[in-house]
Amino acid sequence: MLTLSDYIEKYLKEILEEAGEMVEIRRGDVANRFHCVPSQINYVLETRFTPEKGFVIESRRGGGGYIRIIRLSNGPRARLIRGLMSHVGDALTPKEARDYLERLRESDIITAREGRIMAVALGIDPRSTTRATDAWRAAMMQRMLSVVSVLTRE
Amino acid sequence: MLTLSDYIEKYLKEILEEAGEMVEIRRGDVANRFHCVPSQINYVLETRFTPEKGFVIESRRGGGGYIRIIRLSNGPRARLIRGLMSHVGDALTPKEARDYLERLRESDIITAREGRIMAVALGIDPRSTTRATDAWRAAMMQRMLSVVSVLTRE
DNA sequence: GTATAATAGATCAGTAAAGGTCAGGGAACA
DNA sequence: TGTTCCCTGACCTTTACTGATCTATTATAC
Repeated sequence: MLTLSDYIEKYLKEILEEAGEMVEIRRGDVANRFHCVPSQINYVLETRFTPEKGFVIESRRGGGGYIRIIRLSNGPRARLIRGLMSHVGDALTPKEARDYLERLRESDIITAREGRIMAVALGIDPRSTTRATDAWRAAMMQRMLSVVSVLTRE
Repeated sequence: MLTLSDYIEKYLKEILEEAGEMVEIRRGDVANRFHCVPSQINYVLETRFTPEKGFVIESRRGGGGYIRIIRLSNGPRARLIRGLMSHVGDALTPKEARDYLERLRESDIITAREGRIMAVALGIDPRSTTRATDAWRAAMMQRMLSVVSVLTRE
């Protein structure tokens, strides 16, 4: 027995397939098509289009707003990022963070420059005034990996 | 999903590009061309042609009035970075941060990828759920600019 | 020369048009 | 009988757009 969420998921995957690696939708339109409240679209996106399942969501509010569904590549690099993401958890020590960056660099997923910038952001650069907790660092790493995953083909 | 404001922005950038570093427009004419109220032109100028993005607006009212859009020249990259750093001060709003990133990108000081990563770090990406304050954002931007400055040669 | 009419841009509050969040109700299932 | 998944709706934030009204500048009438 398929639920409404299943049908919405199917529909979104179909139009994504047609469009290629990215598709833009209007939340209200999709909600209308399936005669449900708009927030159900968020539910479907949150539960079925996660990075672990190979998707990333970006969006904008306001007039002309949109929701963008991006299919992540399934190449070795993209898979490595996803592996790291699922491994971060909710705490990340400075040493762990450094190791992650080194791994990303050696796999040619990020450049040396990008690594330096990320190090600052994670509070593991001498420049950084150390107010960063391990929990905060984990969240920051998670978000940066998410954006990097979108930028990584292969 | 482009809005009318996006089209007006594009148009203004085109005629600015054609004209060089400065272009003069009549607000009423542009409003007419896009079939909108004149104040929408102000909206576009305020949101898309800010000093942080490297533009200055001058205008005169009354008969023969005009609006002048001036693109600020960057000079050497190192100088632009120093300039931005001194302007950041100890508070940086999300909008200012976005505008700075755009200027850095337009000036080829950072790549689009680096811009996306920095946006996450600054908490101005929808991905960022944590509540970043303007003071915190300013400090983060200072540190990242400092790193970028080291990595940038002419 | 001064008053006033005409012209053009500035301002700002208000409205519309998106998407986000979160607590909670109900259904299915272990 | 609890847990997990589905779904809703009230309320919030962000961005775009409009219109009434104000201010500055120039042209013209006397």
